[in-house]
Amino acid sequence: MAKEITIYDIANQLQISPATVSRALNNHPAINEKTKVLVNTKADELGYRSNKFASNLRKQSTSTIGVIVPRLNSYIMSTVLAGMEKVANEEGFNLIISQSLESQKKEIANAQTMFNSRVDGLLVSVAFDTDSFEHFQPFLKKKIPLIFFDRILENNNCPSIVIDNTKAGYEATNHLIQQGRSNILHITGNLQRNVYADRLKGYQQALLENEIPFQKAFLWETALNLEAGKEVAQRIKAMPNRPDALFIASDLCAVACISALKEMGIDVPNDISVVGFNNDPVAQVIAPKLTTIHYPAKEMGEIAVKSMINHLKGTMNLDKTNAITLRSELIVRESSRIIEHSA
Amino acid sequence: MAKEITIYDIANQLQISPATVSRALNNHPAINEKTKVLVNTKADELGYRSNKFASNLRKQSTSTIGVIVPRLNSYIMSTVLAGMEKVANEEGFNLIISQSLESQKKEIANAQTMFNSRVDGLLVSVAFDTDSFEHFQPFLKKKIPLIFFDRILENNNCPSIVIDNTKAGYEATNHLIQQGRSNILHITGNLQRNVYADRLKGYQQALLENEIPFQKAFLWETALNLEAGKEVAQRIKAMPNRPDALFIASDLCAVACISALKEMGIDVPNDISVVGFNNDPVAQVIAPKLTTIHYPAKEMGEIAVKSMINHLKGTMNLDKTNAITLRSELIVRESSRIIEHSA
DNA sequence: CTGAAAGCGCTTACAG
DNA sequence: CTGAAAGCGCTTACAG
Repeated sequence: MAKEITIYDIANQLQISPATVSRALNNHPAINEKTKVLVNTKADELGYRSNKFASNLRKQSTSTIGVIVPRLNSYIMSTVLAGMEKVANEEGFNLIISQSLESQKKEIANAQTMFNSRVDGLLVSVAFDTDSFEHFQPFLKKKIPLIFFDRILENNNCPSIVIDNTKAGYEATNHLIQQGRSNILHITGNLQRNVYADRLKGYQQALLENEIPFQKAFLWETALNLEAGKEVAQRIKAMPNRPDALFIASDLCAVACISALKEMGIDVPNDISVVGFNNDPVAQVIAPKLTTIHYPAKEMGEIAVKSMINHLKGTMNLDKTNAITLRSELIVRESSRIIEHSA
Repeated sequence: MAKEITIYDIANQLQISPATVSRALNNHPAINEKTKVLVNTKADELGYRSNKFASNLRKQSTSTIGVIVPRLNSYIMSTVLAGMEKVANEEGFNLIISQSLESQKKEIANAQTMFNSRVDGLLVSVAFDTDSFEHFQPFLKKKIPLIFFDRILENNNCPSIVIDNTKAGYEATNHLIQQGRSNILHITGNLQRNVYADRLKGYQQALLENEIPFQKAFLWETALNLEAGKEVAQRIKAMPNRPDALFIASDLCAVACISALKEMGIDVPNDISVVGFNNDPVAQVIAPKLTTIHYPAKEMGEIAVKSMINHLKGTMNLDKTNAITLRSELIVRESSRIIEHSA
């Protein structure tokens, strides 16, 4: 078991050349079917496993796709990655995953590592504070395909895979207005990022259409995490004129906020209605259940990897593709359904 | 930019041999410091990047660690992976991650892929239904180190990284008993898995010490997910003699169960107290806040990779290590604090 | 401290 | 349909 079997061992035993063995193993069209069967049988018999390093070295490609995400341990990102892994695994590609921890500095280091690891392609969702495309230039120069997903960087000719955040933001806000709300506070993340900027656009558009003036004081930029949710509740409590609704761009933050509001004796949805974002499982297990936007995270991961592999294989050229937009959906639950008081 | 720089280019420009360049780049002790500086400066100047495939092919090692988890998108696993990625990244190792989706069959295929990718080491948390060690034998035969974490397979001489699940189960149950509970239902996962079997042991031990008889009817094996939590609530509602407490081996399941119980008009903690497991962020944002066991997921990931790398580098030999046990902790919150009714 | 040379295991242009 | 040969870019035992 100690010695590794190579194509030379197979060639020797079969009295054919290593070249033929290599071709047979790779299902080359010019090779006789009988030879292929012979070679594959012998390979199995000897316990042969292809040496990817020799093959990569020779072919100058790696069958590896790099992925950089802000963090691994968020509902959205771990679900996107689950989708990515599924497709990559099926297609015989490996994934190298790294996280920027929301810091451009670490993202730059990660991009560097991916470059040195010679990934065949790179999938990126950028950090909160990324404001430069510089660290991705080496990939373009080497014609290594680069696809952005979810949090994208614009104006760089790279395809992106996203949902229509503007539409989703519009639907969330419009829903609240339809429920009779007009003082709608919008809690969001770093507005440099498309996902948050676009949701804000949708929010503003819905206000405009309903002739509700947009107030800067009703737009709060936060870290959008659990702690931020609690702080938001504190700040709301201290307001002389409280909002009657919240549109929060992340479920976990929304849920933390609702929990804190309830502790303060503020009723959701009757005093304040809330709409979140993502359709995190947590949205279904709190009371009241959270109205939210369903985010197709798993599908996004699957499509990102599938597109990358098709592009690498030449099945589908991405050079002219600007964006692939997936469908999101408003899911109405109790947190925004105002109960009419009769009698 | 098209052509890749190699050590030969550096050697030519500096009029030294490629062997010296290679040694200088790898900081070989026998090389003159001045030469090292010269080589490194030139390498930077030319934009040299080492070719890992050539290097791996030659060295017969990969600086890659394989990870197989049941699923990527659970709080615990994505947090473990975040810890793993952090350390691997710092140490210059790559991670290849794949998920078994709780199926032994897929786990076998993944192990195969890892083997063919020639990972230097493998970290595994097994699927619900894994009942064989067969698919890991090839690694042992090739002396590729294998470490289990969280969900481990026993009796195979591989080191494991775990928490003391028995102790945690004991503490959770004992806490409920201290609160005056005695009809404690235990909701768990597949008992073939150490994590669930051990928590059950702890549960039984606490009952025994407090002279409460263990009843098989009070032990429910479920998928431990959100849906299972809802079903558990339904089943409890239908019971003629309801339990006065639940010890549920996963927070997400516990939270879904509490949510459903509340909808049925059953009060938590007064009618039924609940203790979960993991300290998922969701535990803090529901009402009542969930008492749970804090699981050191990030630390587990960090230690797993760190141990693997130290072993590979020869800094620390794992052959004699049986298990590394991390500290877990009971966190008491409202879901198990019974409010005394005065007057 | 440095160099010459072999070899890691594959793939593929060229030839037949 | 098959083979001989070169070469991908590195590392290291051996020699000096």
